[in-house]
Amino acid sequence: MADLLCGLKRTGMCGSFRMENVGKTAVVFGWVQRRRNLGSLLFVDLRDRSGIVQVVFDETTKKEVFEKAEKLRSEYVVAVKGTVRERSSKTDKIPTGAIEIIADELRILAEADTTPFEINDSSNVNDTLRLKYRYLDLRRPSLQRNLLMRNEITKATRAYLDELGFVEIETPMLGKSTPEGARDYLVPSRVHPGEFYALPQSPQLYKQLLMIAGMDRYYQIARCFRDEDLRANRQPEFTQIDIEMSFVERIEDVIYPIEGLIKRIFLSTIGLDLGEGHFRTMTYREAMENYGSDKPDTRFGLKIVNVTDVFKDTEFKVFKDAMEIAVGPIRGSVRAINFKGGASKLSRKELDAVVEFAKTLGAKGLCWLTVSDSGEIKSSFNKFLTEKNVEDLKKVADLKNGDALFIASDKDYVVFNTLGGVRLMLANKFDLYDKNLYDVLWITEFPMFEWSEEENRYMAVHHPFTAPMDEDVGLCKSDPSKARAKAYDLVINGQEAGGGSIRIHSRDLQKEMFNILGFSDADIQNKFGFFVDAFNYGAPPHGGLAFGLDRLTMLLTKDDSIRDVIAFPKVQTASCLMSEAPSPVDDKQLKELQIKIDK
RNA sequence: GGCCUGGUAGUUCAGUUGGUUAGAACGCUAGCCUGUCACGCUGGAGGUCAGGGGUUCGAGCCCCCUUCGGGUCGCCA
Repeated sequence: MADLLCGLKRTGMCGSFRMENVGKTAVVFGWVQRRRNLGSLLFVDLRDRSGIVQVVFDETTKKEVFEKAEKLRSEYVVAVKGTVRERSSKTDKIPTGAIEIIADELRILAEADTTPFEINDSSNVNDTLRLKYRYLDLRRPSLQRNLLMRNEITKATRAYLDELGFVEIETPMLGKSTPEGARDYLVPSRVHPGEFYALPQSPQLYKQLLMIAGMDRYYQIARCFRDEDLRANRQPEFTQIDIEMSFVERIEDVIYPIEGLIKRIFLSTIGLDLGEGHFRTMTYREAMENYGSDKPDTRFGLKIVNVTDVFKDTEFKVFKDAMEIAVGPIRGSVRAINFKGGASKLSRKELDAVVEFAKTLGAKGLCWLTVSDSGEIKSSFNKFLTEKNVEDLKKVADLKNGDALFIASDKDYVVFNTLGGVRLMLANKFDLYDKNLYDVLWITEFPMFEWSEEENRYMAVHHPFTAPMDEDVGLCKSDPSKARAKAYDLVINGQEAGGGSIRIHSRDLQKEMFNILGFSDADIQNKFGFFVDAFNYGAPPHGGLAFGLDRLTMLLTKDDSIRDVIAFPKVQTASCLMSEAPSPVDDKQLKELQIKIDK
């Protein structure tokens, strides 16, 4: 039978005791991490969120307390009253290692069964078990640290944005389904049988309406939902730091003040000063052409070079075909990355593995060419490789002895995706960058539209409310593929940490945008009627952005699974192993909703 | 939806060419022990080899199906 607290008041968290507390009476609460029974002397490591403190039970001075302590087992919850004293043998393994608490009183507040796995960071337990007993997993110091880190981020965010006059406003969870974009999570309406709410993919429309409502500056730590397949950095529900501000027109009006938020977060969480100046910016085009990605990891080189001209007279059909591609605005090219010194690092088998990897990225193949240290050239397309090609590659791609060149040829976007992926793979495999660096930059000048081969029409790259760059307004109609948007993404270490745009606030331009995207007036009214109507009543120029709180936390904790920064995450099949959600519901519930399951 | 990968004591793993009673470490448990801190020492318990089917004289191991995880492509305006 467990003891009661009986009004016992905690004097400090376990991890807080230091030499200056010696001689003081202490009351601590916590979980038994470990016990070491030496016969008539018993040590207990007591753990709470703050750390561990050693409690000593001495048979010779307090026999009845000692005997009670002998019953303690791992993860029992206890209260200990005693005196802080200096340890006779200190340890620097824990911050409280110079002191201990000699117990006068012990209350066992809860007993505990043997846990399914040991509660410590060194035990490497499989995810299934960890997630089933998530509340035990969360007792581990590393996960506690992550949740506390997350709290520091939101605290810093609220403090910073408050200073800048931003107002935190909640927007609805039950909203209208918008079939554009990600798949919605739907919630059936009981009052309106056959009709559904959608959980928000983001508060985008609401935050723009708040600008029209005159709230001027808004933010929200907003939960978002997307019913798409999961990844290591993607959960079906995730959190955005969502921001919108009025009376902004240039991208600098948004990104400059928001840089301060990122600097504040880095400083208050990991103590890293990102410096005085503005973050680096890189255009989308520059990012794609050099790094093959709109979220380039620029901690290392391995840049992509265009070698189309080198092979303009080639007989190699693979290259020739690529150069002739012209589908809508889509063109083809031949491009390469030069892995300096790679020739000796990559065996024939490894070269083939790179080619296979490229195929998983959508490439039909990947050519390679190596130059040994003595200048001997090998390549996967030897038959077609001329001496002139090699000479040109030396100039264009800086090809030197010892290098390994990977060459992709296809539609531009396939080439970029392939070489961008190969670039990351090589950098990871060969440790080409410092993992302790933080590389922060903005990507700007995204295209407004993207040609969809399946639908044979233009699609919005960002979303249809994004404003075009002032000088490109005309292009939206005349040559949509060349029109650039007032959109920006913040990229940290090759991860998209956040993004946003200046929005369209002119109803005429908005209408034109919908027309380019192929929406009929009826479509617009049906999907976004309430939203476009609002623009008839005085919309201020506005813009904003959103950061992925989970990804931001991952970057700061250096975890590579998003599950490690969310208290109760879901697994790859979007289910929760702990609560077993989702689950079937009673027939009564279905009947109320007038839903029949067709299975 | 596709591809890759994994499931063996409570946990992490080993398990030879398919061949005797499936092992180790940690944990758990009992006893001894006054300065441990991954305490130590001695003993003990603990297995539906994910589930089902097949091949075989014989299956943890080979084959098929199912199931539950992980990674990834598609998808994520």
